[in-house]
Amino acid sequence: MPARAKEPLSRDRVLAAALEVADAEGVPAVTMRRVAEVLDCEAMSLYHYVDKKALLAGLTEAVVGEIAVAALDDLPPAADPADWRDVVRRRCLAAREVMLRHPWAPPLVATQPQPPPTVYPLFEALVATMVDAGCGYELAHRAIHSLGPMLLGFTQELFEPTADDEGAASPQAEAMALAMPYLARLAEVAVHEAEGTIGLCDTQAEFEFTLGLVLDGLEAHRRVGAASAVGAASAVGAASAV
Amino acid sequence: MPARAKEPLSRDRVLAAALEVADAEGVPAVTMRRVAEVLDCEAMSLYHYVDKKALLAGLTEAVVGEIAVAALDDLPPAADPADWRDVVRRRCLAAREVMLRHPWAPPLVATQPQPPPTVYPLFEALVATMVDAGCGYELAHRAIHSLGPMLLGFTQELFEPTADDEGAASPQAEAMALAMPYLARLAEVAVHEAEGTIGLCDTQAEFEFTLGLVLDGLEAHRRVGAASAVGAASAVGAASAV
DNA sequence: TCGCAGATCTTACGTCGTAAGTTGAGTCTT
DNA sequence: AAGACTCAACTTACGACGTAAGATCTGCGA
Repeated sequence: MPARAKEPLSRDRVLAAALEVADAEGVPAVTMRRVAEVLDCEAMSLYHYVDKKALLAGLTEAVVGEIAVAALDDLPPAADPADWRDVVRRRCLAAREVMLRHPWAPPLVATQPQPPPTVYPLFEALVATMVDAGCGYELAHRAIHSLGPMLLGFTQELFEPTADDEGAASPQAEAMALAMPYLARLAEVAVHEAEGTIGLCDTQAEFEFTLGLVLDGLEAHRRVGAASAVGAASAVGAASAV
Repeated sequence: MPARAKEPLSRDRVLAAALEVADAEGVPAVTMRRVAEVLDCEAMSLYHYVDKKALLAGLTEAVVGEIAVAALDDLPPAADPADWRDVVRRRCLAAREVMLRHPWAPPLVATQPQPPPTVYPLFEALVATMVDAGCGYELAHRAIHSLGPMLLGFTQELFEPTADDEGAASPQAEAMALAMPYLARLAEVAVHEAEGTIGLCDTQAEFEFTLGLVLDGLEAHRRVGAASAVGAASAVGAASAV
């Protein structure tokens, strides 16, 4: 996709071109020369707006910004503050959808020294929802830490147990099965369960499950009381164990 | 650190050298030429054992292997199966310690197309612990998905709210504070809380808190019964809301 | 009309991964 | 013991990358 109407460059146009390249060809293809080609100019012309590091930082900024927008739009402002878990859940799922559209993004975000400022509106909204629901700032703070990785896409399919076909058991696969009986059994169960779904693991369901664990745990802490959220961890643990 | 006694090359020696470079100078410094220099040979000599992709994959394999070893060693084999949460918790914390020793590792692991096979022993141990405690394979499976990112280091300090000094408020910082009152208030609380700790956020405590949320949630599911772990999510949520 | 300032292009350098071909030290045959 | 075969290690070379330095172009106020 070379060339387009000759229009003056700008930081935004450069970043848009970079995003285009990343979506089409992956992050490694985002080179100064390749982006310049899309903009129908020379690589060195980009340096008036960004160098390579700033280009990748800007790309991160753009994706995270897209996440923030997606997570904040189209949300009924929560009729009842008590429904805070649903609001937060929907925001996290919206964030995940964006990340699934940009599969190259999570490793990129992970390499950045700082999360881009475009996350702050999202964090602000989450904290607001939780505090208004009576969570207290300490708990909201911890919640941001707990949910951050999920929002920023650090929860991807990092686990495809025995991704090969189950039929033709290679000798090494058999050796592994003998050495790790529990995992072998788990793989069997997973295969049995997976009839109907796409892959071996329904990553969407896993994501929602983990999200539910975290949200329910936070809600339990909220109930114990925001006064001493830090020290209350054991109390909650004891309560849930009854 | 150049040169050492001239000893025949091998895949292991190459990977060890790469690990050395990564620890000392970071992942970007791990180039074929730099690793060759450490081994006192030419870059092209390495290609009999690894190319660049395999080098990074091997590096990942090594770190994750180190995690697995650290998480499996030095653990009393759990006197009571009911203490499964403590066992799993200690394993996760041991994994985290390794990651803290290799801060360059998480982004590297995140870029790999597959997690290396060296994680499997760790997963096996976790599944064994949970199943023996009566969790059922479905729940153990979900647990692996929930805990995986924490074990593989995808929970790092991605959040340093207003990392700058709080005193000299820059104009843009003030503008931000006005636009995002909840975050501003949260930062105040965090600063107040942080007296005594090192940074603004006690990342170790945040990690342990999130880990506790997940483990307590899993335990709640275990109690509901492994029979229909998938459908039981709402039941658990309802229970914790009582 | 001129000249200046900022945007863009040209050229060039050092580093990267690695393809292709060469050297040299064992080892195995006869 | 001598020649042939093997394969780890080396040499050379190429294209792509990020970017420093300086030349050129363009538009606008004087």
